[in-house]
Amino acid sequence: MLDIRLIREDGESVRQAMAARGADIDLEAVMAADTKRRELLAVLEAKRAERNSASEAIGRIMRQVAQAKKAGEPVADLLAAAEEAKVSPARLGEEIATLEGEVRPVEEKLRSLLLEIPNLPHSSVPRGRDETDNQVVRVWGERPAFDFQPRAHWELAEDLDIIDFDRAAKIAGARFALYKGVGARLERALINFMLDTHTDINGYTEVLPPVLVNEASLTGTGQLPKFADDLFKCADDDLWLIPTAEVPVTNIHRDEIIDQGGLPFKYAAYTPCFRREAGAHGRETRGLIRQHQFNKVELVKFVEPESSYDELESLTAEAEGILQALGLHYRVIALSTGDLGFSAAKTYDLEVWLPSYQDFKEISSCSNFEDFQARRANIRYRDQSDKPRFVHTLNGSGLAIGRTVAAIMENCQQPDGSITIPEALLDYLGVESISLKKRR
RNA sequence: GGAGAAGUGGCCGAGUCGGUUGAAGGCGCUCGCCUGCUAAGCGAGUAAGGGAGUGAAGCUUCCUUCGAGGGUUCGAAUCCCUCCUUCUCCGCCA
Repeated sequence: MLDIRLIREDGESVRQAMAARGADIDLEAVMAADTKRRELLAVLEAKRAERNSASEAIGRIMRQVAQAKKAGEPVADLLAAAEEAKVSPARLGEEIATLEGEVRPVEEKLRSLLLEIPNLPHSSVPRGRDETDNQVVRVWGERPAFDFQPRAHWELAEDLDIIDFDRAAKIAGARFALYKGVGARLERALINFMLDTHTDINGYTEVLPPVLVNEASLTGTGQLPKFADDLFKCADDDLWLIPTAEVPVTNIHRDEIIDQGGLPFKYAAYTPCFRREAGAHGRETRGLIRQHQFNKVELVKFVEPESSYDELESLTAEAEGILQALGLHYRVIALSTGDLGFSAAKTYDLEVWLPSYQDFKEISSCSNFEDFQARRANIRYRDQSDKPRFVHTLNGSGLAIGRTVAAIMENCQQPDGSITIPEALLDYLGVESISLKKRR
């Protein structure tokens, strides 16, 4: 959520930011609602002040009545005065109720408008219309050279009998996977490897959060109200399946004021993630790339505003560290203003090389949300002068597990159809290679 | 799921039969005084959000907030209703 005062006082720069995103936002309606709200509030609060002082006057009389009773004095006159004093505040009360009835819809309108406005892109974000304007920041490693025809991970997985897509479809439907044997173990090994790296080496605190969350949490991180169609909902219970651990982990500190000097907080969380993928029919239907359910290790930071862009760089580097340890060729992309997610001020995508696509494919997305989520979720900290300020939140995948499995299988495949496991995983997986012989 | 109890400021905790209680008291914290150091002591201060006044900082003032929402009333932390959460007991379950 943007600060209404920014829109009020510098509407032009907000307008330009929305144009850079290609977002069609009716700022006039926002400002009109804001003005209307303040006008009504001024009148309403004056009436309330008047009524409050009138009520206090009655309170004073009633205390006199109590004293007089105690002293055995007559109270008839005082009670008559109290009755008379009730007339004015009673009338004001009706006017106040009417005004409150007018203010409420205006405030609701203003809030709903504000919730649908995306974040302002940071000045360092490349300007552009869409993903074609994204910029390659750096490239790590090299494409594996195959002296044979490399195969797609879904073919390898079937031959090696480590992922069963057909039976997953029987159990749940399209876009689900049934990992099996050493395939399931590889998934688990990657989760453990990533969590251990981020906690033991990078200093994150591991958390294991709920994967069902309420509406307030999803509003806090920005998925609601606008992107309800992307989520699975448990309609009978007002609970939603998380699309990413970002949601429960960022909401750990919702409605909190963090003590002075308490920041930064760094959390690493493994969770399954659930996405409806509405509108993605026919795209990437084979293999592990686009699933309704997938595993992910997520990194989330709560930091002071002054350091958030340094923290974005280190967060990105920590996600990259996983790819480097696994020896996977990847590149870092700076998303353009037109491709930026709703809540993000700046995003780096990490894209891993996938031979079956003959292209790079997103495997991690690292974003600084500045105070956009903090304002929605009301997450504050006390700065050096002890004043509450909104924190900056960041998160990034570190990494998406399913896509990492796909990348390892495809990039590390051998002519005989076996997979050579990256050294970093040996202690976690216990085997150097996944081959047909290992099956059964 | 059933029965009972409770939800107050950073924390603990008091709020009488509704009336200067935005809220006693304590702890914590901040500043000052005192003090070889530390500790103790003394004094003052210490919620958040919103509106208006000022260009900002600061300050002044008004409004809102005692789990959430609604109701009664001139007036509610205090009374009534609904919901949420926590605790205890029972049931059930991994």
